Amino acid sequence: MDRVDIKRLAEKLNLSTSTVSRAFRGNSDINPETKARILSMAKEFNYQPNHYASNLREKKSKTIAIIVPELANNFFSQAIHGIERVARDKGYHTLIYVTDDEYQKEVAFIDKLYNGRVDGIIMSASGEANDHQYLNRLGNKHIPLVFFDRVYDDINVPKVTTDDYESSFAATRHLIEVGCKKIAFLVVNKSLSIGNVRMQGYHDALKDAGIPYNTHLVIDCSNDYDENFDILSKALNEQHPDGILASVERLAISSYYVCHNLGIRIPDDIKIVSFSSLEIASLLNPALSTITQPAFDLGTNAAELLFRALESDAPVNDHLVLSSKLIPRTSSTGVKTHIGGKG
Amino acid sequence: MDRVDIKRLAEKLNLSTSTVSRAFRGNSDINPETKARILSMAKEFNYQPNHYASNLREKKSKTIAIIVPELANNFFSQAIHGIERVARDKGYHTLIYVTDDEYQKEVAFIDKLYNGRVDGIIMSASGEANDHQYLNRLGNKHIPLVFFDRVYDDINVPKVTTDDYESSFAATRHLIEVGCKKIAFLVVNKSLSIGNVRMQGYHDALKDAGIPYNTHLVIDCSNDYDENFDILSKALNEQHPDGILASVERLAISSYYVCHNLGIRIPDDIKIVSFSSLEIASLLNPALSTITQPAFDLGTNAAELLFRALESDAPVNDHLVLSSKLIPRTSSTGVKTHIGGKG
DNA sequence: TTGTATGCGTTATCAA
DNA sequence: TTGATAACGCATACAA
Repeated sequence: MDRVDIKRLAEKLNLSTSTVSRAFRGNSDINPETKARILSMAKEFNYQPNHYASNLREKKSKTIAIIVPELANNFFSQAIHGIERVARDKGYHTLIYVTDDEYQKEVAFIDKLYNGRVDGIIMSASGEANDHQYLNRLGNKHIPLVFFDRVYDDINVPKVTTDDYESSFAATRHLIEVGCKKIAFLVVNKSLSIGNVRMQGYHDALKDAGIPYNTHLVIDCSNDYDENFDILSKALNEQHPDGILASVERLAISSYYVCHNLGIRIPDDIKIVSFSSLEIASLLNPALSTITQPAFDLGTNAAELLFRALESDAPVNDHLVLSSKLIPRTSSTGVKTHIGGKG
Repeated sequence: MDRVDIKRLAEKLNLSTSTVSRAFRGNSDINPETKARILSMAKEFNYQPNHYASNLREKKSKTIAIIVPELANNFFSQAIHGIERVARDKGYHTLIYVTDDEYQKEVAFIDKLYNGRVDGIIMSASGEANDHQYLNRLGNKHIPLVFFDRVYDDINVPKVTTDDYESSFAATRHLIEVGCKKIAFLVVNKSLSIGNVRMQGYHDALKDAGIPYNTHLVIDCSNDYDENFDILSKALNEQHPDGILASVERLAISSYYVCHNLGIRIPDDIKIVSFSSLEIASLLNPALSTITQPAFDLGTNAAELLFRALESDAPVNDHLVLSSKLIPRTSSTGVKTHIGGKG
């Protein structure tokens, strides 16, 4: 009752191991009757082929890895959900690795995955946007890699992103249209792919509207809530912006806390728009205007690209760009939208 | 440059494969110099021992599985984060499986894991609270299992939960203290472990206060947002409760939407308290009173129990109970709390 | 300290 | 249609 393997089954059935093995593989020729006998016995003893032995033999792990900067984050948990859904449908297992936004951990994870541990990798990058030739070694090992959202531009692999530049441009223009003259841009790291592109959209929208670009209004934040609270308090006190474009959700949250704390009224004194996957943005006080990325779809698309690469010999190198949605709410419009519908 | 294995390294170094193998294992005797030579050559060729071959040989996968009902949920993503953190520190890999709250998927995942795919499993259950003897087969295979939050009472394995009964009791009493006379209890499935226990706390607190228990005030909801919107709209219209205790976060969110939609004012017309891991509960409109579970800690504790079981021969059977925190906010107190601090 | 030989559980090739 | 055998890459018992 302890360990059941193909050998034990074979003994019990007076068959060879090869015949038993055949019962579990779709293709090979085998007498339907003996196959049935084997399967029923397998069921009785709750036999499952040893995954590691199969992998070693077949050099396929039926496993993919997801590497993300963080987990407790609406965007990533939705994206992972999408990936997991596709992987499961394909009969694949999903390993998950969290870098805590530390580039070295990303490198360490990748290094460990060189050994055939996984058939493919889906990653949202933690490092800056350049110089990652080490990743090309994955290609040498024939382990496909797909990026989503946060990408390395110098790596030539399939990518799924959103129209960050356009969204950022549109959000900035929206803030200008509702009367903002001094719009701050909150960013975690300008060298990151998304930080960079989103800032460009902000920059160009200002230029387009004839508003001078002021570097003091680009606020460099961190990933730490406490630090951001201080950074933003200082920035709001010194610069007195009348609009905020937050390049990631967490910075909008911090802005809310800081404004509540300093008695700055949203949207009367300052209007806020943020990139955010928060499903309950409309329930915030005030309802937060968002640029909402299709996180789940990003995940499913990334997974599908990976499986295309896995299933075909031809190299897949698509760069898919999905559209985000700008949803103006009270925090920028001042209009108390009726929260109708079902959420 | 393609495939590097222990044999290739051995050839290049004029050594035997066993010597090369030894260089990567901590214990075995080996000349420090040759070890250094091997390691440097390994680094140059970017060699990583084949995980599947090692596993097959050692019958240890250095991998654990997490099975959860859903992913895009603050509670579970925080808990998973905790588990992943501990696993990574121990040098373990983490597989993730999402059941979408479907019991059959849970069974299917477990079945697949019988084959030695993982060394241990951490699970939050999707099924009802009884009759899961099939899980005991895992024990026969010496694959330890640890439950967190949603448990099966009839399975004798380590568990980590929160003080749900006490929290529910305290939250109900809180609602009574702020003047509620007709408190509705929102639950997804009374047969689930947590639904059951939380309802008991609610029930007993009413009894304790001399308020008659009314089955019409126990609202059976689903996992679907649209359905819940209809169920709750109907319930609020027919029963006119003046208080709500939501047993899971999602039901509080739906309640907010329904109240906004029906023009029911929170907290003037109805007061709300909810089990919730939402970090920005204080930014909602109105700020939501919560029973906040230590989700991350639940994860780390569950992982630590699993590793204890993995590392010792003695069976581990602890049931750890962590404390949740009742945080009254505007939605139940009516007091517009100053959102100070840093969030 | 190093090398030889064997087996982990599976599947593929070949022969029967 | 079935069986014997070798090999996947690694780690250990044992011999040298």
